Amino acid sequence: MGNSRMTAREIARLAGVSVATVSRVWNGVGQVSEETRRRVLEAIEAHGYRPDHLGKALAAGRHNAVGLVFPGLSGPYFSELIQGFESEAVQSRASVHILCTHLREDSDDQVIEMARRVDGITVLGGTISDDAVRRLADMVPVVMLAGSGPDQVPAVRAENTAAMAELTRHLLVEHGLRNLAFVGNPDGSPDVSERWAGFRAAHDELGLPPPAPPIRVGLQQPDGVYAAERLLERGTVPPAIVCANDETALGALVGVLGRGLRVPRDVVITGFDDVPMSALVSPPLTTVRQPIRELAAEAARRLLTTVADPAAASPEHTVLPTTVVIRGSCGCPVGPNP
Amino acid sequence: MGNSRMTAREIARLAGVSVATVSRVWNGVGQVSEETRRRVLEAIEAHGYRPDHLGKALAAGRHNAVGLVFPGLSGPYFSELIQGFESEAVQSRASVHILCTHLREDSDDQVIEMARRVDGITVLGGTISDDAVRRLADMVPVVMLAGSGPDQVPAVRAENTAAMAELTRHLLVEHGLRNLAFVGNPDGSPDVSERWAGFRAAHDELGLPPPAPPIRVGLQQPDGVYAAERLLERGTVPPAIVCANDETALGALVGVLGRGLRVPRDVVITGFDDVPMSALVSPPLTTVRQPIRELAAEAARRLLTTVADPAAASPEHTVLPTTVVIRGSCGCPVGPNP
DNA sequence: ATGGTTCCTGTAACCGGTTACCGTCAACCG
DNA sequence: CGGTTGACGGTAACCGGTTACAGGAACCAT
Repeated sequence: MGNSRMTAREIARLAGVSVATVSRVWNGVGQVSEETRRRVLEAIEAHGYRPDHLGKALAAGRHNAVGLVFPGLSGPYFSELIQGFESEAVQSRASVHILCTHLREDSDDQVIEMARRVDGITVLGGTISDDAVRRLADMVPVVMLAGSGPDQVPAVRAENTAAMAELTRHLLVEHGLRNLAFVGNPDGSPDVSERWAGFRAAHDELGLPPPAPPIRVGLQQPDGVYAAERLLERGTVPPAIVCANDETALGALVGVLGRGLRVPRDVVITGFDDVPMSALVSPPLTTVRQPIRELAAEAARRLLTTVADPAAASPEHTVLPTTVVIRGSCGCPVGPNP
Repeated sequence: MGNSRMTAREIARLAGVSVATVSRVWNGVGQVSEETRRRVLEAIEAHGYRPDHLGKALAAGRHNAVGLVFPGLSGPYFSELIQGFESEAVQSRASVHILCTHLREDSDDQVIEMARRVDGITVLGGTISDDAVRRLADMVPVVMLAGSGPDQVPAVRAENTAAMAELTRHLLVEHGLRNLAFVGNPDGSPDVSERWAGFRAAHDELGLPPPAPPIRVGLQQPDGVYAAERLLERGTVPPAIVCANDETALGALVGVLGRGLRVPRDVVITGFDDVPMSALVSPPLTTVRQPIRELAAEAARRLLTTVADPAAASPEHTVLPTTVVIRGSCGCPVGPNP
């Protein structure tokens, strides 16, 4: 029966040694005779002693914890990110503190507060102001995830622009579609901003007039339903709805099908992210695959590396590759292995 | 410009007082003359001093942090839970540690590890073994959320059984349906177990033969798609698919519609939870509304109360009410306000 | 003048670890 | 046999706060 009230001094008393020796035995550092080590280990074992985290942290000046700041847990994308980050952190025996800003105004203060309790923080792009990120980076190592902050702050993100441009070209060239509608708010998140840029770039490159302004909605499934409604009630149905992410695309699909339209026959829909559901709907969603979990894991690794060795810090951006995944919703024939 | 390296002793030196006085001024306790207080506050202000958490925690024997343990972040249900918990904890200025077990085997140890870093833990039902919960409860206050653990451990959950019985009766009596299929694994989570119990109870009460065994799948949207496929490939389409939660119901809806069947005409589908998407699909989903966020917030409140005053602990279960929400997917006419 | 209050503030111990430094002792060498 | 060496382990300072206790000054009543 291990009493968690056991302290190193108590163990020292029981084993007839000093606290220093207990610490040495537990951490396996310094010189301790076999006989003494045995006595100490016995006492530790007998009373289930485990060193207190606070004492350790205070002495070491390290918390062995990292923080993750995100706007909210909307949909599979954020869920995957958080799980990827958490897995990696836990593997390194660091505990994970979360702060969900819900885009509150006072979240900047709360982030600063968090910085005092962890060794490093990963911030999802678009969550807090660049100014807050800078203040944060003055206190602890910071890694931006899926988006970027001020220039000096390292970031891990996926390639958005080129992939979205490629997908858009596919619709414009392969399928000969025009007047594509874009669903997503470029000012809402760095990811959407880049995807919108890729969307426009594809039009530019092909010498086409710039696309219509985006339907500015959020990134959740209900937002996609709403966007579809807004597009359809305009009278003329757009030939294709290019969504900023899969969740809005799935929402748009639901909304479009609910109006009795057929996809891709009456309207084409594409997404971005390749969440598991996208391969399962019918028609399966043409989208862009990005390694969401790996993205977050990489952010965690870079953060932990920097924490362990501040000299290893570099403001470099890690950009993970993405690939266009052609399925049925763009009008391509659905293969046996979608 | 606040240097976070400032310590109370440094401030004391600068203000020409002792550390004790700095502490008294910061915490507003004890007697301090107006003149001294002013000098100290000036020094604090000038150097942006904020007391270190570790020192505070070590002295107070309190971490001012709570933990949340959950199996994984699958879908809006868990997302809502986590956000509800986090909001409430942050309001009480407690930081939130998360542990995502992913149903790993070594998660019991990691939970114990977490217990050494927080003042209390909330565990989602079905995440870790009852034995681990007991060991945990010996170390820190524990509140179970959405499910229950060992008897002595307090829990916060929603009413599942009666609501599912009511919904099932609605299908059996109002719509005269028979041979309902249940989708969900009763052994996978306490929630599903209770819902399955309510499903069976409704059959019992009406003197009907017990329902067919459940289609044992997970709780995510793709699981619903898979379940629908399994049900449909049996040849005879069941008149109704009663899903353990909305996400599988939405998945089943996608799967069924993808096969060219119509809902509710060819097959009825119901869910449980009432996630936002459920009101938006067509037909809108008949389901049971449970106050997910409020559930988690209540768990956080009970945990924080117990942490603040261990004498306030009670093994009582808080059960929040649920309500059946009739929409179109069960065959009822869809009103203007679904 | 003296003893008792009251108000303010400093000293030092404490929370629970880590670790620099130093003393002890046995072994070994010249 | 004195001196050097190296293994071992204890003492105490330190991390950054909180707080019990005590001491000193000012004031009041006797």
